[in-house]
Amino acid sequence: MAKPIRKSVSRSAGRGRIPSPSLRAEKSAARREAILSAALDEFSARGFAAARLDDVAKRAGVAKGTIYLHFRDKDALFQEIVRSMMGPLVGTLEGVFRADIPLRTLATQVVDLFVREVFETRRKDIIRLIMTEGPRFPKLAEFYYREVLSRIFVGIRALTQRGLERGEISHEALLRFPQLIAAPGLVAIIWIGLFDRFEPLDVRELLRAHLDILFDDGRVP
Amino acid sequence: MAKPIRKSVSRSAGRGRIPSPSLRAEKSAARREAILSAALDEFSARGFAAARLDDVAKRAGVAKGTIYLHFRDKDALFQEIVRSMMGPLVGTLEGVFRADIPLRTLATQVVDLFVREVFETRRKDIIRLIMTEGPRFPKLAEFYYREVLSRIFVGIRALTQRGLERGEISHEALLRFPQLIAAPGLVAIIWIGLFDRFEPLDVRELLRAHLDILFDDGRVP
Amino acid sequence: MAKPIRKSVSRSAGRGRIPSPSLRAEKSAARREAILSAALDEFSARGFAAARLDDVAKRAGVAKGTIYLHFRDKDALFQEIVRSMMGPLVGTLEGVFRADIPLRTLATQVVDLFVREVFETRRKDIIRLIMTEGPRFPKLAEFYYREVLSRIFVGIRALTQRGLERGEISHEALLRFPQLIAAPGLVAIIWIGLFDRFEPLDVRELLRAHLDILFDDGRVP
Amino acid sequence: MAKPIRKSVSRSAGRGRIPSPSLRAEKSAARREAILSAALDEFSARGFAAARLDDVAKRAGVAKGTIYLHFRDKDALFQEIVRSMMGPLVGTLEGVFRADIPLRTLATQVVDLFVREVFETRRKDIIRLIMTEGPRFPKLAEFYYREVLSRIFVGIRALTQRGLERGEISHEALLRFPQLIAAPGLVAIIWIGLFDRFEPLDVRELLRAHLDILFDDGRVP
DNA sequence: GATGAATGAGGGTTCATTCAT
DNA sequence: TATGAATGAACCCTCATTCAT
Repeated sequence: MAKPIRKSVSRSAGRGRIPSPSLRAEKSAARREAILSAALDEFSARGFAAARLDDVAKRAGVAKGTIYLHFRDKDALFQEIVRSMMGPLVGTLEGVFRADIPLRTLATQVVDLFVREVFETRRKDIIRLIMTEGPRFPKLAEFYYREVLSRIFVGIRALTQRGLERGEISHEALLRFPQLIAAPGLVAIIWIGLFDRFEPLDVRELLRAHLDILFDDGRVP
Repeated sequence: MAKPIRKSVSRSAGRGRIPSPSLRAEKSAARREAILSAALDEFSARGFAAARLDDVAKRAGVAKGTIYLHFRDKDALFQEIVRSMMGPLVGTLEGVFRADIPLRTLATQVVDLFVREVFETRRKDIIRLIMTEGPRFPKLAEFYYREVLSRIFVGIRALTQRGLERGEISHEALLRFPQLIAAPGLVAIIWIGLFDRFEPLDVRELLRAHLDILFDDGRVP
Repeated sequence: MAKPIRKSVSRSAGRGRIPSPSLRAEKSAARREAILSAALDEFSARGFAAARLDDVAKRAGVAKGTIYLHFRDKDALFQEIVRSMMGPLVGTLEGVFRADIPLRTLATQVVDLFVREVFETRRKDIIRLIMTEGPRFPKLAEFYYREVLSRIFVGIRALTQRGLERGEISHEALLRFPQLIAAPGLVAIIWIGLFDRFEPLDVRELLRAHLDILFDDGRVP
Repeated sequence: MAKPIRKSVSRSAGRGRIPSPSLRAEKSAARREAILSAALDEFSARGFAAARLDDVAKRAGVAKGTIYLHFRDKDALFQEIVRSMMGPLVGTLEGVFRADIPLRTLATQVVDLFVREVFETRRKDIIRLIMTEGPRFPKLAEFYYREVLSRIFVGIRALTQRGLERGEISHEALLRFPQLIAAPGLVAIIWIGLFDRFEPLDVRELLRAHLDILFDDGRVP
């Protein structure tokens, strides 16, 4: 008798509301997130091959076997990190791209968004991991190209086109090489990871300087 | 000195021919080069952690133990690859930087040099490896920063300064962020490795377009 | 006793219907049988060590934990398969042995019984499992010897004795080695499992030929 | 100086003869044999799936990794045991089969050979393993059928044919079912492994009694 | 020096068993 | 009772490193 009572107590935990539809599922989802998060940390710190699932489990506060309840294997875990954390960003970015405001303003907003949502979060680590491990994960590279890069490039090209038409920007080559627009962002990620201790880099300033060049502002007379 | 002598003595003992005293040293140096080359291939293809010294040895045509006659361990081998292959390039680059020709011409030469000496050689793989494995090799990153990057940046800054003074270039920000000049080159290396099969990239054209932007050429009216 | 009552109370609490008091027990027994059956399949297909309780549960349509409500552990489950499926056969066989009919006729009936009740059922898989896994399950081997083999051998020896006395059979050695009588049956089980695809074996014919030899029939003149 | 001397001493170990052509190869072959022998012990004792390569290595006096220098994996090790130990026996047996002596004499020799070369050696364990693990190793079963069984059966059938023609034997069914001739040998192997402690079996006597029946000797009048 | 067999620590993965729900 | 997520010990296999030859 004590048992069922204890159970229902622990379930609805003193609240007058309906018991959580599935405490189990909630905890399971939380574990899954913890594993993803821990794995990102470990993969970032040591690289995919050198990261130990033992450490991932320890960091996530679960047993090693638990990882395999949520992910088929180490590869799948890695790919899922990228999928789950980069996917949402694209939608946000596409939303920003759609705003009908002056290109210069929009570009500055994108820079801020990049700094805030990528640089100051662990997404920068994911991007670094993609650059780092991509060659060994063709499917991951494909996913990233298809779901992230190509969609961002579509947006960039559309904006560039609009900017050219409206006279807000003057370099046609940017239509062919949207990489030129994104390059400093990626290089900043690399720089921070490798050389920041020797020569710190102010990423926001770097990106703004890049905009100045693209928009042909801030020139010496 | 004692070493080679002792060797040749023990080798030619009793025979009438005098082996070239450096024959041993030559063969040894050749082996060393073969190992470095093979290791670069393997590290590039699989990443540092996943590369097997067994494969390196096989590819180099030596026994596994021989690697340890030339390099303390796997780490040292990796670091030596970077050291031995990137060092020479800097001198060449510094030479080009020193030429007193119009900046635009010089920049174009540097682009060509980059394409020829980096992109079309295995140096691009080394640069990729530095980006890829650097975080796990602080000493390597430091070497690369000190011996390669900082020296190149000194040159770039000097040229930028000169260009600004002579009115050949107009963005002062480039003095603070030489990364902006180099960024497309690095991004090209990454792109080729990850996404070229989805969307091929003409690196030379990309870099020239970049120069157009930096020098403010090729604008629509 | 308290247990089922408490259960049915908690289950039908507040409803007007009185559940059959044995409904629970019936379902439980059915589950137990399902688990035994599924386990036999899995053990037969993969061997004891390689069989997974996960698969057993799946095949039985129960959860993994349910297995442990019926069997202490994997070992107990295995032993129970043998106990529950081989026990009944012995009684049947002993009944046949008791029939006072010509030995040749009786032997033919036993062959048919063996083919029908062992070879064409999963009992042949159990016998195979005993041969296969017996060395690792001393208690099982003991059970099988005590409850099955020795009782069958008692019957065989009695029949042999009778046959010798009545002149129906002439090899006294069969008294000392009843194994000689059973051997082809066992070998047939092994053969079917291992070599049937290379050289199919007609088990009934094999056993009948064996009887011909034992009874000294079917000789060339 | 001490080194080379010590080496050559240990190599030719005080003998005046040429040094062993390859001490390395010898030791390697010895290790391989040790591993095969240890693996047979472990597989016999625990079954293939439950045997641990760790234990095999320990028993063989080598490191775990050494096993993998000689065998691709656990499966290959197992298959090699069978191949290397059963192969030679067939040749011997075929030799005996070819002897042109009275069938009864030859059969008795075969029984003795079986007892001596199979029953009193670890070959009986291998045969048990084949029966035990065969279903999970189709290739092994095929090898065994092709290289061992079918060749033995060819011999048995030839002898049976000859025996029938010469009136040494009178059961034609043995041509169709050579299994009937071999059955007691296999059953003996099974019996010893499972039930010998309850009811010891004199294998030689069993097999001789079997011959009496086949040759229709030893009958009560 | 050169070899490559041998080593053994280490890591990914599996799966019997437990236990909170 | 029944469930199935969670556990963690165990095991196969790899590979950097050593060392006798």
